[in-house]
Amino acid sequence: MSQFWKPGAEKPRILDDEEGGVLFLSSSASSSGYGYVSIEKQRQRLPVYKYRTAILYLVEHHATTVIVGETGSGKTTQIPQYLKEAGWADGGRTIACTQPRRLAVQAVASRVAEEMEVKLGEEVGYTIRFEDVTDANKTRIKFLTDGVLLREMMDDPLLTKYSVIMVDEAHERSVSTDIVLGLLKKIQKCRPELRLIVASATIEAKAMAAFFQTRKRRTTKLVESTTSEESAILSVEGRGYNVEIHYVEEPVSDYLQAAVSTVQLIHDKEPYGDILVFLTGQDDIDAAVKLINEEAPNGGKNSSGLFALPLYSGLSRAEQELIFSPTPRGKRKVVISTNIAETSLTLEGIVYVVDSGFSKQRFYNPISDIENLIVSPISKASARQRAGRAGRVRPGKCYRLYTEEYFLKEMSAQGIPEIQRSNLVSSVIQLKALGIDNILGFNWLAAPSPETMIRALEVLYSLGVLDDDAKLTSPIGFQVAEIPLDPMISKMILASNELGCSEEALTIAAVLSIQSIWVSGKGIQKELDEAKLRFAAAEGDHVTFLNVYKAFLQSGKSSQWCYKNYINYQSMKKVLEIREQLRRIAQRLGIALKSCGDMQAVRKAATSGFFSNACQLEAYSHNGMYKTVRTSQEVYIHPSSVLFRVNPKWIVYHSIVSTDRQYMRNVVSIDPSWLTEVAPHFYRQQAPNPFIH
DNA sequence: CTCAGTAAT
Repeated sequence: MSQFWKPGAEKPRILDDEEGGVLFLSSSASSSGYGYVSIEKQRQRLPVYKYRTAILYLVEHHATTVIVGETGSGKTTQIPQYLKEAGWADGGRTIACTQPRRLAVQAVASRVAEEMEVKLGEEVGYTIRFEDVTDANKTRIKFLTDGVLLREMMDDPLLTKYSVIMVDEAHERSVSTDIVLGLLKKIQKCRPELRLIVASATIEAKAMAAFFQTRKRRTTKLVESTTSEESAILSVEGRGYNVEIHYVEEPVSDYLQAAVSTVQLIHDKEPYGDILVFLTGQDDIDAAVKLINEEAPNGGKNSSGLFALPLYSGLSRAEQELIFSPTPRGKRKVVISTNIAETSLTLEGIVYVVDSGFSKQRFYNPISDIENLIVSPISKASARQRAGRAGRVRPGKCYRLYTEEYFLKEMSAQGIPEIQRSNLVSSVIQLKALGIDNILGFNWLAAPSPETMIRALEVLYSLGVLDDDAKLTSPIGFQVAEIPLDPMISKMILASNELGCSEEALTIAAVLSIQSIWVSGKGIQKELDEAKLRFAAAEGDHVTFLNVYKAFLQSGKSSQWCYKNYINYQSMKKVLEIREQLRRIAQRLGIALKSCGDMQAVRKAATSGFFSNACQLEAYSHNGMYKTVRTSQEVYIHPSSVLFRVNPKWIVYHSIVSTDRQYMRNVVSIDPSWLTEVAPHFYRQQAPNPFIH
């Protein structure tokens, strides 16, 4: 195979499968090396290398190329380099490659810079939120999160600086990926010279290719022309080891117990190698860890050598480090994890996977406007991804706690894309800001329900972000769109400008944007509650956050101080970062930075953003039952709130978590007269609503 | 009386 594909060179062999024009090349097995190998040799050993010519051919001749590549194929690091070598970055143009996660962007960018022997941030750079390691004049290959690409479109709607955009991990179908793909299809119409590569780990390739097809296929053969508007599909094998799949013979009723006994079975019968167990949430995981460690007490001479560790996002730094420390000789590590280990984290040394077949998934109900976390069956795609985690170091085994028949006949192939399970308020305002007027008619890869879209339009209308024609209002709509936050929080910031408390609003906005500022943990509940009391404000959680933030600054941003006060230091660092970004944006929007110390102004600003989340305590309620003003739903203050058991008469909440009850997280007390004051259109009778007739 | 995972010039 020639090292560089040149126009006019013999084109690669194409096997048309009569369905999608799938291209295969016979693969001669690549041997793994021993000892020192040059970077160039390493690159040539990656499975994707055999397809170099084919990929460049397809990109040259097709507006869109869909590449199906398993993990370990090298597609992410190699394809951008091939494109650059073939001249796609000549004349000051840039090749973009998006990822759903920040960590992946950083990791891939530094790997590619290393391979190209250039300094990161020059020829090869990356951009993620809070970090722009690029040089506008020098960067020719740029890695970025798809969320950042979306933001870039606000300044440059046609993304003119990019010659090729590769959207990686498209099978994950994150909200941003779906929106980016829909917008790129639109951009293609105006920029026929733009090339798209959609890289996906699973079969959804055909649906993806069909989506980008701008013209009906004329024949089953690939049409020869300068550029085909048809999309091409290419398949690249991966480099994982074989994973033997085992199913249970009968359905299990208790997957927690089944997981624990499977772990013990593996430990008794199978050779060394660590185990990864997928369960659904913190509770199950902690219980399973306890069961395993009790049945196999470790440390003594008679220890079985089996020890279990939990893994979920809420873990502290120290607990996370345990997971990654190598397993001592003669021991076997069991990591019990949420689906964080499915994509976001890679553990070394895993040989066995136990898959419960479930994960917690978000579901959004546009009628109640509540997002729920529900334990749901995973898709085949997820099941394969989980199994693949066993084959990274040597051939492995995956034990599925469901029957083969269930896998074959009942499990859905792909699962519901996130965009169809989410509140769309943030997405809709982004599309509006990009000039997409007809949200319902947008070319969605998977259209959300009309109810969800209409609900999002209603919320934006009630916030004064959209006018009667569903167009962004000026200036409020455009300002809210500029701020990278939930529109309700952005509205709070805008309102704080007039109320003279923008400094406070920025702090609250930053804290509301992260999971929690408190440390999490089971055994320390009492201590945590006591620590909270030191900062607790009678007005509610928002004011409590201000107290914490102020004290944190006074401590000199000390991690020791955080430790003593049961505050998560990592979270506080994130708060500082987000607040700094918001401060810059606020200044650009002409918001004066003012602090007034008047908590009534602060609560009023919060009400201006969250008036639609107002709740009233039920009269004579002895158990703290509230009803939402908008829909009269039963809700309760979350036990983590400083207002839990305080139960002021009127409150607004930031969000609801739904378990056996609907719990309001982050609440602040208000005066009900503020509701009609800040949102008269919403709280006066029979407010005209242009979206519902 | 409590919480899957990501992400935003």
